[in-house]
Amino acid sequence: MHVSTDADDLRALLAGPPITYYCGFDPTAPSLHLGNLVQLLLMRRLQLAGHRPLGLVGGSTGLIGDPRPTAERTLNTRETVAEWVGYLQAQVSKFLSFEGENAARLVNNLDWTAPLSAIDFLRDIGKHFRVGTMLKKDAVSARLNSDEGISYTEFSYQILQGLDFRQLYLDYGCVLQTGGSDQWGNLTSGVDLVRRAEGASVHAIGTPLITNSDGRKFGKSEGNAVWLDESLTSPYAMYQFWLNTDDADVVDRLKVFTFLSRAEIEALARLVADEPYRRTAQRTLALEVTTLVHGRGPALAAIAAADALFGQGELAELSAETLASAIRSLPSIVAPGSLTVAQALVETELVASLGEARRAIAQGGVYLNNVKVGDDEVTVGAHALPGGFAILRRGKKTLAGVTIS
RNA sequence: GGCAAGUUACCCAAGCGGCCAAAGGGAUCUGACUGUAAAUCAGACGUUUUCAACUUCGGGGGUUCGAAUCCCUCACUUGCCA
Repeated sequence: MHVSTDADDLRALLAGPPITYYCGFDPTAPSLHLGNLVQLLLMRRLQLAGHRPLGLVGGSTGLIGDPRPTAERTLNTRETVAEWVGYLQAQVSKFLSFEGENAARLVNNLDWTAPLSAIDFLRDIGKHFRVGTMLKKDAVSARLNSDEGISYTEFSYQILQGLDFRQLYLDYGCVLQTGGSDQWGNLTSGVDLVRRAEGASVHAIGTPLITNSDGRKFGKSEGNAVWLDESLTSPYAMYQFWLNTDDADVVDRLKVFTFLSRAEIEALARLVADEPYRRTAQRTLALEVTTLVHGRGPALAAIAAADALFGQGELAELSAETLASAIRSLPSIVAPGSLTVAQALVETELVASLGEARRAIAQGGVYLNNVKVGDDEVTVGAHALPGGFAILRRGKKTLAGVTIS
């Protein structure tokens, strides 16, 4: 937690009696992803500290789209956005408690934005915004300086988000907004609006962007986002993602993504230094985060599956039951035994095309039941495992299951 | 509204009539080495059953034996002028 509007003021506020705070999530996809997890956990930490969370899902801001530095967004239909709002609300709810003194509350900015007429918007809200200030926001100026430009729609985004803060201030006495530092311009837009329109001083916390030590983007596995929805990213995949965390990053991740105590994290940090090959820190991290997102049961199942599938042992020696449960945590298909490995790779989406499947096999990167596949004529039924299963592997750690019909 | 420049594969970016499925870089994938790590080295990277064929260079139309490359037109973007 780095940036803030008035650090001392805020510190005093957080140490005092419970305050109400909010954090918003825009429905730009059917699920939140790991990047959002930072925010969800921050909300949870603040709630644990006794403060009252407002979880906002942006039914209206999602229709507009906040300006990305690179390119204009494609608008989604109202129906799609409304559907996604539902999904995100469910996800946000999982991280908050709706019981007790400081019970959380879900809000949707469409509720107060939709009834607003263009005239009211321009007269009541627009007057508080200076174009010069708006132009200086990083998100906007980056786009203005690019050859992409920016539409009026996205330019206006910051006003809508500012409007949210004011509304929540008025309705719930909300005095703090949290968000990623890439949202800083939008956060301050709300702080400014509340000061101008209501003469009140409210705060914003921006969390630093999570980056990998090698400069690659955090939260992407094989170039794809790691989603919180288990149908988009399985608990198994989630566990694997964290297990593969760099030594250089793992301690930092533990601090941000787990609720372990300082002492526990320091102990793990020593283990990284002393016996990195055990990857105790990575295992702990993977278990902790997978549990936070999916719950204890699925997290343990992911570990069991990994042990079964990754172990040096013979897959054929595993029981049909173990295999069945391991396969449940993998992307899998049901197919006849006569299906070739190459086709199976395509159907399980381990590769994008048949050509790519052949290439992978030719490169020696494909395994059927832990045995390297020599040519693309091999069928998945060739060496079926107990229970009529087959495990496909691409490279070292991308797996899929086949149930032979 | 006028003038100019631009729109190339996941991203950036060359190419300006045949030698272009299209240079280069990044991202990604695979192999070797390892700890299911990093770094490094090697290979792959439009689709399909191959050295063979097919579909691509903003959309549509045209010139040509032949076009990503020339012409027309539409759309979008940027800059300057109004």
